[in-house]
Amino acid sequence: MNKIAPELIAELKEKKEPEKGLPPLEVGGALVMRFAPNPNGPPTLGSARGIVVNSEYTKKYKGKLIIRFDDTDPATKRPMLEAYTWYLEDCEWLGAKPDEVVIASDRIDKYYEVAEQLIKKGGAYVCFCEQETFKALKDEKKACQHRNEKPQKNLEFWKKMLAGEYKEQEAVLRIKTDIAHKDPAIRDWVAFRIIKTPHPRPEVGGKYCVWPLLDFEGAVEDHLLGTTLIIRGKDLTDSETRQRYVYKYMGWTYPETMHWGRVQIHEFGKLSTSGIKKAIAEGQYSGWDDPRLPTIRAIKRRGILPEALRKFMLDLGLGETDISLSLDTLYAENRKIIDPVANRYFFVWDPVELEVEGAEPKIAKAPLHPTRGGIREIPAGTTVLITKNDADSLKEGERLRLKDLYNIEVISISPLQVKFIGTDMDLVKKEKARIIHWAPLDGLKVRVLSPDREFIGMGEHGMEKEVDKVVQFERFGFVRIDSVNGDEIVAYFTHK
RNA sequence: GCUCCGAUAGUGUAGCACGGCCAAUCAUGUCAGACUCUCACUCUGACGACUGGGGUUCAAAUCCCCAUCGGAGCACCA
Repeated sequence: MNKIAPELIAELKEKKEPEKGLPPLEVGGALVMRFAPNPNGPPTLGSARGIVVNSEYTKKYKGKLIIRFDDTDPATKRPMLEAYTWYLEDCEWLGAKPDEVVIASDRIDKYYEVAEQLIKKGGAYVCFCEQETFKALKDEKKACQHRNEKPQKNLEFWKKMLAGEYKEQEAVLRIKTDIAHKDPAIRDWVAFRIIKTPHPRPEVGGKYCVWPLLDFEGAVEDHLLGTTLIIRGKDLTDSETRQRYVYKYMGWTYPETMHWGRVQIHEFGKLSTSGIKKAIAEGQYSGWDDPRLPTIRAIKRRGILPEALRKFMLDLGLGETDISLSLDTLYAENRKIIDPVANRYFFVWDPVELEVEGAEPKIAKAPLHPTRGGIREIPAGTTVLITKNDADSLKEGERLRLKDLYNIEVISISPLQVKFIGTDMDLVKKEKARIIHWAPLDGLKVRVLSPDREFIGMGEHGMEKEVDKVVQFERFGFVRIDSVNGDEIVAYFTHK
């Protein structure tokens, strides 16, 4: 068979193992994609999906990846200056360095030009209706009095808008669509509104008082940037219908589009950027990289590797269904990468002193890693520390082993008394004795920050050399050594 | 109210464009066991799904209709 029709075999194999993750794309010419966040906070796990998927496609099809900051709302969703840098940092960390960076607030004049052309073509008009008035008319498929104004007149109004002659709320520029469109979401939408709050970027500041809305800014940018494929959340599906009016007036070609559903993560629930911002200000979180937050910065700090996060996001595919997922899969992905390389250490949380009768001081020799080799030496006195959990579970007469050290027998529970009974591994092999871990009395103070709680305890020496690395605290879980302050180690819990 | 969209195991996904090879893929999870001086890793096994009802057809997860459930938009937010 192999000789007669090797291509059939190849085809069979291909069918057996379909490409995981993203569906293949039919790319005609060059592929240009963009990721377009509003930098009003740092990138989150949700942003990561956009960054990863866009970058994966542009990598795969040798396309161009653009990051475009849609920062055209200086008031309601006001951009944060630091966030521009954070996005670029996090993109790079995720292996998605953009080929081009565009900031919308730098390009307002370009949007004005298009607006002017649209007005001249009769595709846009200045509307002075109050919001409620317009909505009432719109719901009845009725045009307002401003809709039929001559382009010449509209141009005049527009210039006045730009000159700052109107107050906020007084006038907007609307795109003329179909006032009787069966979908009310499409009828004559707002393209520009007046905002007198200065933009946070010093380069822009109070330069403009007329700002485009996302649908307009995005429409113009996607044309200017030559975007060929847009992938975005399904909350923006209607944007396409709206934006197509602009494209039609201008004679442009609309990009291909794909949409995905909303992602909710069990561990984080519903957290909005503005909600988090408030909570940080109130001191509920230590900052944007607090381990309880779903930001990329926090995930990074906790020791999740970018490869794991990429794989996790890619495996979600591109469904339009809303998904609700747990981070377990991400952790499993990360563990696969980390387990073979992470060194092992003892860390005793909620420590309890254990004096071992009849023991001699000894230097324990434990493997740095169960299969990779390497030895760590831990000097143990006659008193060691064990975790309260283990201490509480001891039974009178129980014989057990302190890992990599020696065997003990419990004489009494209260007061807790144990005695040395040898070093023979047979105790474990034959009696199936429990093995518990321990820490030396003169170890390092360790604080572990996890999303649920903070662990304080003692760890063995050596881990202070692992700053910024992920290690495993045996019988505890993986942890990223974050910093060393004097004799105290701060670690972030990664996962079990 | 109007308009769109979606529905495969606990979770996420493959299969659906071109119906049969699907008593349905892979991953994660849970449980059990093996290995192991960690409750980690690895290995083995088990568990577990086509939302419901009609229709078309020799044949439906796949095509059509209805119902149900879920989501999104109808902002001078992104």
